Amino acid sequence: MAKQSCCHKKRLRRGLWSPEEDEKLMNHIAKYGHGSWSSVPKLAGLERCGKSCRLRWINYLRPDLKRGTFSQEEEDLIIHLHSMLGNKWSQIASQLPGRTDNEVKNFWNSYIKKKLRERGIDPATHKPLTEAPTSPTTTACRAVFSDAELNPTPTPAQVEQMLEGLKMPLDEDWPNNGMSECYQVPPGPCAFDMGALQQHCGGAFPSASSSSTLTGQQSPGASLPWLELGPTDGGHYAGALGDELRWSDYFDGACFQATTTLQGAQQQGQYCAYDTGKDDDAAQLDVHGLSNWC
DNA sequence: AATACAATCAACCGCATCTCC
DNA sequence: TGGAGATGCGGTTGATTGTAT
Repeated sequence: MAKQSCCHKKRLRRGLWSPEEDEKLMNHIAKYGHGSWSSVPKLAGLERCGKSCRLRWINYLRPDLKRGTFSQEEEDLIIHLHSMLGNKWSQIASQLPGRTDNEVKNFWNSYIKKKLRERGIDPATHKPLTEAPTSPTTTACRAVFSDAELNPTPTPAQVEQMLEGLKMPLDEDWPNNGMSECYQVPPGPCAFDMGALQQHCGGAFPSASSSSTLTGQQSPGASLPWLELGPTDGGHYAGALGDELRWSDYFDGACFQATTTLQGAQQQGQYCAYDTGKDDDAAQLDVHGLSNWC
């Protein structure tokens, strides 16, 4: 007999969530946070397993979700990141504020894969379909970045030094979500040698000046590719957004109001937690987000 | 208008890893 | 140190919706 899931074992409800269930889960998390997911169903009065509640929250109920169609920038970034990370959907999604791994994965499988094939590119290797794969990492990168961009540069120690130079404490009133420090990346040309960082991270990191053959886009002031998705200018941007924030960050202030009432549309309010309204020209990067690359 | 097919996406499954005792 | 439970992740499924015939 086949092994059955936790929901089956406990004879719990499965399938689509009703609006009543959503409301129960929302209300519970708004009041108490999720704490231990395994205890959420019982405390919230739901006949679901904790896993199901967690998934529903992460993929659908979280107020910071962007939803709606993916922008061209997001699409380019997904392709870019996939060429380096492969099917690491959670890592890819962590660089796309308001997007879930499930959403990114679905988008990839239903749309991008097909689009790349139409362009004669193998979505798995990011190489032309006619070429046979060799070394996975190297070939994947070479299909997207030039040889020059993949050239090795400084030692890890030198890279650490560069990153150290960019480190800055977070402002007191900055909603840091547990972070104590950020890297400051000034606008304009890249503030540090991305080639070095690439080397530090195992050679698969794109240089700041790299332009994917698929994207060909770099916005001024965006020293890292995912900065393109942050606030337009002068804003604060914390990578790895989904993992860093907790429910209290949303429910404790006006941000929650903005994101829930305007959910579904792309609007400025979704970034309110990361935009202090200051006129800083520098973007702030989550240290943990950077370390994900290494 | 009815049907078939394709596309999309929410949800589930099972495995790997983490955490706690 | 090992086991159990919790959590996270990627792959897959299946219901729903959209489009073509």
